[in-house]
Amino acid sequence: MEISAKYSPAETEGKWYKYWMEKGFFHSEPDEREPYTIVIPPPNVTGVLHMGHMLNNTIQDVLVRRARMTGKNACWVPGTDHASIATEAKVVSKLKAEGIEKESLTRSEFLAHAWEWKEKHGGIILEQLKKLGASCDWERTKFTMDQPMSQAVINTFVYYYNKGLIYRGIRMVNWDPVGQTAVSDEEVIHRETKSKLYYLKYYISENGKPGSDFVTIATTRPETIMADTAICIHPQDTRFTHLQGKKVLIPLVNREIPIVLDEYVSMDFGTGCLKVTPAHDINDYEIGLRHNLPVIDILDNFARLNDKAQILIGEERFAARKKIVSMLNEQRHLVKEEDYISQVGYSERTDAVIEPKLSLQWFLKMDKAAIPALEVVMNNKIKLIPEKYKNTYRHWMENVKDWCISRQLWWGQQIPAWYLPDGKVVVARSPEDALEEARKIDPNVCIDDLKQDEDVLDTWFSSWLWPVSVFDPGKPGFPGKTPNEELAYYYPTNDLVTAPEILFFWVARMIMAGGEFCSDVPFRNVYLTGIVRDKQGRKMSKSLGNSPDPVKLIEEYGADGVRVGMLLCSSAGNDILFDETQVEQGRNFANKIWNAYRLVKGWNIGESESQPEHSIKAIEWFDNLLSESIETINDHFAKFRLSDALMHIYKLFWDDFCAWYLEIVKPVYGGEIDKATLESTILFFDKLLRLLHPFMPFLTEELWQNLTEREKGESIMVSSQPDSKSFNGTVLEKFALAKDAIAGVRNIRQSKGISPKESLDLHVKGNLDAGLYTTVRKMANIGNIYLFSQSSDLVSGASFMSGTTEFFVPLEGLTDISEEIKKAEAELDHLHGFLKSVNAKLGNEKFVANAPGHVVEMEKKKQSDAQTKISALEKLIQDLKKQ
RNA sequence: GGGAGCAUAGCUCAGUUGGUUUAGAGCAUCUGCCUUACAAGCAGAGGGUCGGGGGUUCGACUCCCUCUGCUCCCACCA
Repeated sequence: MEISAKYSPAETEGKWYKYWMEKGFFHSEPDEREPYTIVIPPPNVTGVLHMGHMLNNTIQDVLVRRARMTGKNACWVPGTDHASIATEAKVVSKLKAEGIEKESLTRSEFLAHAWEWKEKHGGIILEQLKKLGASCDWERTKFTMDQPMSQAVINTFVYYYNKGLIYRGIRMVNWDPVGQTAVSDEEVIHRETKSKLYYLKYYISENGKPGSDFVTIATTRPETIMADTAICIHPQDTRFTHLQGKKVLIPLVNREIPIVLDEYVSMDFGTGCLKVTPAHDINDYEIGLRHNLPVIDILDNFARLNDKAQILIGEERFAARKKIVSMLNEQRHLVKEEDYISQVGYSERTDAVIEPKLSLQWFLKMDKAAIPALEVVMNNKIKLIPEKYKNTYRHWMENVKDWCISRQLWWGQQIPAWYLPDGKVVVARSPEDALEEARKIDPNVCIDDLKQDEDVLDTWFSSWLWPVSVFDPGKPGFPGKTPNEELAYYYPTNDLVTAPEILFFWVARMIMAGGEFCSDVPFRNVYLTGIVRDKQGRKMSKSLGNSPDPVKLIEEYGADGVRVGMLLCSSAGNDILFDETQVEQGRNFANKIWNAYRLVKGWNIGESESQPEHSIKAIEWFDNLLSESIETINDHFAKFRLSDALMHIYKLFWDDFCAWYLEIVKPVYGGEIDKATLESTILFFDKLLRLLHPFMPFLTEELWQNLTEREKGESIMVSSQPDSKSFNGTVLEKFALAKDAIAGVRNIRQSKGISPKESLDLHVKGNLDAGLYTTVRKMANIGNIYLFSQSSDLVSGASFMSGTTEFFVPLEGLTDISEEIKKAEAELDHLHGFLKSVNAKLGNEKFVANAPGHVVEMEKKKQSDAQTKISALEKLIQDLKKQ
């Protein structure tokens, strides 16, 4: 059978994914085995796969596949997040493109459009994950707005409300006057913006009339002076002591406002006088709270001045700014203006300048919940990987603020609060329950009198329940309730793989909800991936256009190649600088494995062939090496060092298995292989494929299926990880020396321009295992191997050393003796330097007295080895010089 | 402004409670090879004194201080 010289992933990937699905290998049901559970960080339902997802989900799949192969009942729960802001924005802009304004629709009409959109675009990302090979239990796919999941959110709200932890309060939100919505802090982009700092005169009031004295304030927003409710100075500022207790008049409108004292003011910025505008600046709002100042909001939702401004009513804020500056100038209130650069917030979606706006929002108290959630991380009940994030986590948890859980949107779980005609509020799980509650307040009220709160809940308010509600949506909100079988079995989950930037938004809150409703942590380990950046270190983003399309990458390089490429360069918590050459490396590796398979499959057994000594030795060596490697790999996995584990297997396969093992046991062209060697080789190959499977699921399945006869329905993904046996270090050391001998001869060939086809002899003085002679002969094309005791016995040739073993290759007439001498002298120099440093240590009494015994022993061994080598080299140089 | 982290070969990174040869890997580079598994390959080689300075120690890439540069988080001074 002819096998192609290149591996073509496209032909195999779809086939095996279908096979795995058909056999139900991804599906998990509770049973007597130990569970291994991961819940996916749910991507936005209408999102598409980006490089961050690729990395994140590759890591999860590696962990899940490995767990499945170590006897665990592995369950990876997939799903999507309704992502209220992002999804609603997409639906709004889609409708706009069709000429439909959101404002013209009722809530239910809009939601119908949104669901339609979700049905059409939702889940694309999950299909893309399948291309990557993700072994999710698709039968368990969840969506945060599935009815039971949504009910869990409502139940949770009611639970916390009844506990007195949810309240309504005024808060400054980021208002997007173009998008007509509040946006979260994460959706505000701060950019340095050129503006002006205006210095304005406020006259001191004398019985409501401007006096002769005045204060000068500096502001970037003169159009908001009509909303001023105080002037603020620092209590220790002696320049203004005489003004304490006085009042000033706002220019143009002549409203009288007090001068208040607050340490918030910096004495050395601007003029040291600050105008306080509580409605339009968060800091001013807080000053206002401290001094009981009124709040005057002079802007409408489109950021136009309203009638409270008294002047310039109806003008848009920036137009108003221009006009008011000239008005102030005319009336001689403008002292001067300066160019000024400040950080201004812009809406990520509309690029409008964000307007801080006061509004009534729902909050969840966080201080109490934060305490146990901090503790479980600090005491390692939940481990953060890498550990450095513990600091960041603690910092946030110790300064936790109440959580604003309401959003002025329609797409999401509507807040289950109903208002009575008199404004009183009831909170309940359903309209019926709400009516019942309402009647306790007012027996005459009927359902039509109740008006439900317009806002929806923050998306994180549903995702924080995710590890609980995917198994038992009836549990959140009911801490005392017995968990269902699924939750009891799968919770706590094992590992969570996510990005550090949502450590607080999501991870911390899951820990709180899990603790509250299940009295246990939601997961044991949190593996934090880095951000995928481009070669220049820039974050990958649509607007920069520097993000490759993951699906195209998979088509071009194969899913296995992409997985390997991403993983090779990604240690936990470090950003990864993505470069397509890494994916190329992954593809090349897949091809290497493919070709190793081609080689082995091409071998025919010669029944009469006896097993050559070099094959016996190679098998013994590789068997020991494999055991040692498995131990190393297990250790890497135990510490979540996935890229180290992969790199170890990479080298084990490419260097040790292909370049050494296969080359040694390979029969001469046209020859046949003995049965024992072929069987061992196939067994090694099988083990290597199983080690590789979590990283390269498709290729390993393809080869594993064909390596030997398999039972129908078998699969590498439900086989097992190879076990390590105890290994013999001496075998490995002896082989290492033989490898050095071979490399030494090859080096001589290269530097002297001797063809590999020309047979050479080798003289050895030292410990080269006689059992490995045939190996050296075959691999270095050596005719005879001789032992020698005196280098003076040898004439023209080249020499090298490995450890304390000396090697000599006779080369008649080919050698430039002076060059040999030069080489030996350079090495001698190096050894002298080395010996000097060792001697210095051993000559230091304090070292000998204080260093542990084994360290001193080691140094002594180094010393004697170096001395042996030096004398050998000196002898060699002497002999060479005689010629 | 506050806090955290990082700085090791051209690039991306290891270096596991300071002590196995005066630092390792992969990629890239250079040299020689189309050798019948693989040029997406084979064989060989070169390359860093661990950001600068100081300190602790018998011993520092590893611990402490300091300077420089970069990154992130938080607050963003009217």
